[in-house]
Order: sequence, then C-alpha cells, then structure tokens
Amino acid sequence: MTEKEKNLVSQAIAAASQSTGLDVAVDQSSGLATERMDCIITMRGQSGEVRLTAEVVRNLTTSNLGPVAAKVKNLRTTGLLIAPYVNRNLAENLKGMGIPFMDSSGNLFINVQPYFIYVVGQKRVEEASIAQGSAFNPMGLKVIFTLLCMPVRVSSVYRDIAEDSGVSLGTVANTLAALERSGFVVDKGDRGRILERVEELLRRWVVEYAERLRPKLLLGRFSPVEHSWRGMGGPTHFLGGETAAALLTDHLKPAVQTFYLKGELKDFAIANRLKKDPQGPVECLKAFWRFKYPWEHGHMAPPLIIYADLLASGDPRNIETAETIHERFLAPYYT
DNA sequence: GCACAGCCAAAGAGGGTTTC
DNA sequence: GAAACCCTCTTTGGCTGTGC
Repeated sequence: MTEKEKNLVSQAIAAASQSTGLDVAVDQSSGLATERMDCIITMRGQSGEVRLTAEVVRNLTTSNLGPVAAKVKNLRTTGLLIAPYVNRNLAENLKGMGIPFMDSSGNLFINVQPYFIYVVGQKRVEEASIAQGSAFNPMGLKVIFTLLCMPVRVSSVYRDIAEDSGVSLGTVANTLAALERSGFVVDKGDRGRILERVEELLRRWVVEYAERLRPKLLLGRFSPVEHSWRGMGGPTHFLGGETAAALLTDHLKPAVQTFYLKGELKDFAIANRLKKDPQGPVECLKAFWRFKYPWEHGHMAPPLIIYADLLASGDPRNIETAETIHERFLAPYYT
C-alpha cells in the first residue's frame, strides 16, 4: 500500500471506532507495514472479535462497483472494502451484495457474526487524495494487460513489450519497476523476469481498468439500425463484453453490444448503419492492444477484456457470467 | 568498435482547478 | 463560460553498460 492508502485505512479505522464504539484496529502482523495491498482489520467489542481482510479502493463509483465487489467476494477470508467515501446509493448496493465496507467518514456495513452494523449518511470529510502506484495509471494498465495476456512477455526486452502494448519505452521501464517494487514481477537475473501473484494482479487490473483506462477508450455510443451483432467481429473490430460472453457461454442475452475497434469509428458506424445515440445499446471502444491474442476466437477481444467489461457493468448476471469466463478462459493459464 | 538493452532527464501534452 | 495556471503523465532522445 502507498502511504496515502495507509492514511486512508487509518482514517477509516478511526471513524469506524467512533461511530460503532468498537475497538477497530489493523492487525500489525498482517502486512500493513509492507508493500502488500491487503491488511487485516480487527473489530473487538463485548460480543467478541471479528477479523476482516481489507481491500483499499481509492475511488469507488457505480461504474467500478462490479469489479470491486467481485474482488472482495473472491477473497479467501471475509473481505472488507475501505474507500474514501461511500454515499447512500453505493452503501445500499454494497449492503445488497453483502459486502462489508467502511469509509473515512464513519459510514460502514458489517454483517459478520456477532455483529450487524449499518451506518449511512455520514457527511464526507475532507479526504486526502490517494496516490496511485505508477504501474496502475492508464499507460501502465496497457503494459500489465500485455503481460497478463502473454505472461512470457515479461522476460522480453522492453522494446518488444512497448510495441505490443502501444506505449513508449520509458512507460515500460516505469511500469516494470513499479511492478517489481510491489512484488508482482520478480527479476531472476539470467533466468529473466517472472510474474508473481498473477491472480491478484489480474483482479487489481480489472478494477483499475474499469476506473482509469476504459473511460478513455470509449469512442461513442450508438443505436443499431439493424440488430445483427451475431456474425460480427473481424480484423478491424472485436466483440467484447456481453456480446462476446453471450457467444462464449450461451448464458446471456446482451443488453449492451460492445465493440473494440482497430479501424476508424466513422467507417465502422457507416458499415454497420449505426446512429449516434449517447444512451444507445452499442458501445464502441478503441482496441489498444497491438498483439494477436493466441486463441481460437480471433473475432473477439481477449478474454481478460471480456471479463473486465462484464464486471464493469455491475450487473449481477454479468458478474456471474464473468466468473464463468474467468474459470474457463483465464484461471487455467494462471494456476 | 558495434549493436542492443536499460535507464534517466527534459520537454510536451493533457486534464483539472482556480480566478475573473 | 473562458482563460490562466498548475500538476501529473507520457514520450523522446541521449547516455551508460554489457556482450560479442
């Protein structure tokens, strides 16, 4: 965790102690003082003690609620989301999903035996902005995406990684250095570099992608004149999100059709008779990766993109389908 | 000596904030 | 709402180190 994330944890703990009267603290043996992202929060009162594995999220919004929720749910122990501020709407959503949270203003939801605590509506306190580790800025996320799609690439020379990721050499150097500092990349000297804690890196990438990179990739939304997404996808555009997931799992009827474009938006819109509509069900994003993902569904975006799109939607059925995508197309390559 | 890989400093671009 | 300012991020280009 960065210093500012540690500060956020400290603020949230202090606020939680005040609003609940419980003794809330960080288990110092859990790794808060290290570079690890998680830490263990203990809550003690007359009824007993509970231990929760905390995940710090700098900027919790409805758009990244899905991936964040999935990440916390996937923790092996009971998770706890710590954010700078959780408004009433977000609090209701998190409570509905059964995800414990606390913020630096004293809002919190805990439903872990023997405690049930729900505090909402506390006003936002002045918050320190949480600095982002440089690996998880938009350009860094492109590099990490390349490494997650092709883990062997981590041992390639910087220039090849830069080319595949569509970023500069300096960005690759900065990103790999940051990943090394956080233990996601280990330099084995003559034996090259290796990716570590891949699953954790993947979960973190998905959250940060929804929040920081995906909004920058959005080229526009459209209404289809004809409803004919089946059979689409090719060298200049890839199916993503619900559209690809529907074909891969037969578990969804896509409400939103997502396309990642290599070519010009104008050409794609004309060819497919799309009408500009900010609320339309067709979304077009820029395909930022430069490599050919090695799988049989060449007309689709890489599975990591599909997985991230589904989680970013925040829809419970999409989140369920995302986990199917994860089990079938991602997990086998990381474990 | 040459080619390649990695690192680093400086400059530019872009986005956010403040002021009028 | 527009302009000015500031800060952060990213790229560029050159330097150094290493291997052949």
